[in-house]
Amino acid sequence: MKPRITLKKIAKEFGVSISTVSKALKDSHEISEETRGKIKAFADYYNYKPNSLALQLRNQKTSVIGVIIPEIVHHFFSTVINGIEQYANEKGYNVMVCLSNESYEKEVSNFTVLTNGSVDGLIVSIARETQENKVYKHFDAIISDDFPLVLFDRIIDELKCDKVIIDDIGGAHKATNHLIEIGAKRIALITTQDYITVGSLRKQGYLKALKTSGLTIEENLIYKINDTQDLYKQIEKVIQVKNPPDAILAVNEIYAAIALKIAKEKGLSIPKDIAIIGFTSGLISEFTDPSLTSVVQHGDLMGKQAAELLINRIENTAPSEYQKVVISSNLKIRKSTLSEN
Amino acid sequence: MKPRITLKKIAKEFGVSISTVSKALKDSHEISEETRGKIKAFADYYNYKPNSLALQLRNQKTSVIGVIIPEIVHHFFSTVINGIEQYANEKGYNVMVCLSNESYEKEVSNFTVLTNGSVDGLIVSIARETQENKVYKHFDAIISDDFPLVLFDRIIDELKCDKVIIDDIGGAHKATNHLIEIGAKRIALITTQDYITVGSLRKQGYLKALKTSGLTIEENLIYKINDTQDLYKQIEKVIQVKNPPDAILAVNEIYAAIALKIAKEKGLSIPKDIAIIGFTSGLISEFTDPSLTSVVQHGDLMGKQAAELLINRIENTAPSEYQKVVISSNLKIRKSTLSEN
DNA sequence: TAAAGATACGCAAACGTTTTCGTGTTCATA
DNA sequence: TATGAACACGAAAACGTTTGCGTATCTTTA
Repeated sequence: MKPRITLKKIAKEFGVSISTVSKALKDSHEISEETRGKIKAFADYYNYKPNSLALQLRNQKTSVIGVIIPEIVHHFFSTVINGIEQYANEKGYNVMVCLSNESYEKEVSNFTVLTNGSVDGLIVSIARETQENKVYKHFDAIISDDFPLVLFDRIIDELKCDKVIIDDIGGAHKATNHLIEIGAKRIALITTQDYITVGSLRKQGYLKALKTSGLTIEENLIYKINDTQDLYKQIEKVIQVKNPPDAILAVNEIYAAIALKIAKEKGLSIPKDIAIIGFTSGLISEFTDPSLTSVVQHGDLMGKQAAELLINRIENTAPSEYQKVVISSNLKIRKSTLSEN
Repeated sequence: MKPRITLKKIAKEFGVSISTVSKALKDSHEISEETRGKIKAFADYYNYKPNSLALQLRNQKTSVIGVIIPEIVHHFFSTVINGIEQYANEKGYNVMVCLSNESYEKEVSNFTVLTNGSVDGLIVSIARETQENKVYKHFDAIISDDFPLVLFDRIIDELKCDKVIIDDIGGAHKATNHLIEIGAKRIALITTQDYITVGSLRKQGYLKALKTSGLTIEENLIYKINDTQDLYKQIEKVIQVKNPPDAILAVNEIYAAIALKIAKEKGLSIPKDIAIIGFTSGLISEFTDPSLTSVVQHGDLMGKQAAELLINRIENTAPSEYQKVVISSNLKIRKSTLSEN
């Protein structure tokens, strides 16, 4: 790569000082019209642009936001990034994305790389492994330094920082109520392991709805899926029992789509024999047959909110108390819960 | 945010020079054991880490790769980013993602921001608008400066730089042949506008297969979709004709899924009445009913390749001629082309 | 005891910028 | 003709780091 042109080189070319060049390019009245003209023409011709590293160092500001997420090949996370990027861009920030791949170690290494001056703040959704082992010490340093930080979706309640979450309890509550309204009596829940916060929150919403409706809670209707094992086999057990449930609430789109597929294979009619709802912001629900009713998650909005909180924190326009923003979710009713009469 | 600790502050604390501190922290034998110990303990206690901006400026290297893509909420692009990130990380690079949102203007602004010293190289897939208007002048400056650049998927043939593409012709060819083998005679093609390179390449593969099989090419079986208008209405026209095709090749997953949905609504049986194949690397194809046969695109691999080419270019380990890597695609046969006898 | 060598550190340049403050020249005014 | 302002530019510090080279002090050796 050819070396880029610098103020120093331009200065040398005209036998003037670096400051003269700098001022000339900024149209300073301190520099004579003549000198200004020459310098600007030359700089223009050689396509001069200030080196942003030098500027960042001088201004002690990078205008870059770091984002650490568990994975990117996941519709929800990519909508969040989209939201972050849109808002950040409006405010003149760029986005640096790092993946933890659900690994604690990688998350920590991302932390160290990003907090060494290359970004002005951090937006994080925590890796599964980190949540499982509950080791949060990599947060200590940056929190005690008041480094701008926003957690989203998978958060840690104890940490002192801004947070954005989906109204998981409310979403699951609405979904479960909807199932009850269309006549379901025995609603199975397909959820994650307990340490995934969103899974356990959605379970709370589910339980709450059952209680207020006076339905009995059957522990054996709650299935905790292990994401590292075969999903089909695990979900098959929900349906292939002597007394199958008459409705299913799944905490994500994939679980729901698999359940639907299996139910159809077993000859069940949906929603007549069994109604199904998933959580999602993905595309699958639209194209299954029947299409899947689902709790819509508004990842874009979540990203926007997270970026807004962060930038306010960076620019010191935030209130001193940390905020917890809850993004409400709504039910998109499709055919998997819609009787055709 | 609290100000970070620097060499200067440590130096002041012990009344030594900055260089002494720097050397001590690097375990230089030039510094006495005693001084080294004190300084390292202090630095450790205050969690000193070298400011990466300063290092980047000094070393004239950021170890950051810039990526500009049309959108991120798109399974294909997110797999590519995933591939880029994995490989880049292994090699000690970080990834900065920018979105053009299919807009020429935003693409240009991303260019200017990223080529000002904040990244060592650029991986780009071109915005729709840019392809439509064929204005490539924002590439001129960086190409004549030999700035490391890799184009992928949506490329520009004339530009002198490394490129990675899917074997679009071959993929479409294989898919079309497969349709012919299962007995299709009148194969419709649902493709994009001509200026989208991947669309026109896939069309070439389609035409080639028809020719070599001796089937007649019917221009009115080729439908060019406009992405900014209602997809359903446009695709409906493919099926709702007096003499519908007996097979459909769609150049992406969404088109295929919509075609499938419409065909079912019209009472057609798939694949008996009409067989369907899509291009994809998404999740939808798996969960439609019947599941969709599709050309698998290996976005991860594409990203890895792009990152590899770029990093070789950055580190000057690449051959001087520019390379064009073709990622071969393969057919994943599912039920939309599988007669059940 | 003088010369040579080892030890332990500091200086300063370099990366590329911005900006405050100074300074030499020119011109007009009293 | 001396004084002051206006004009046009330069010096230097600052951001934080690394590193080659210089140097003062101490120790060893002949």
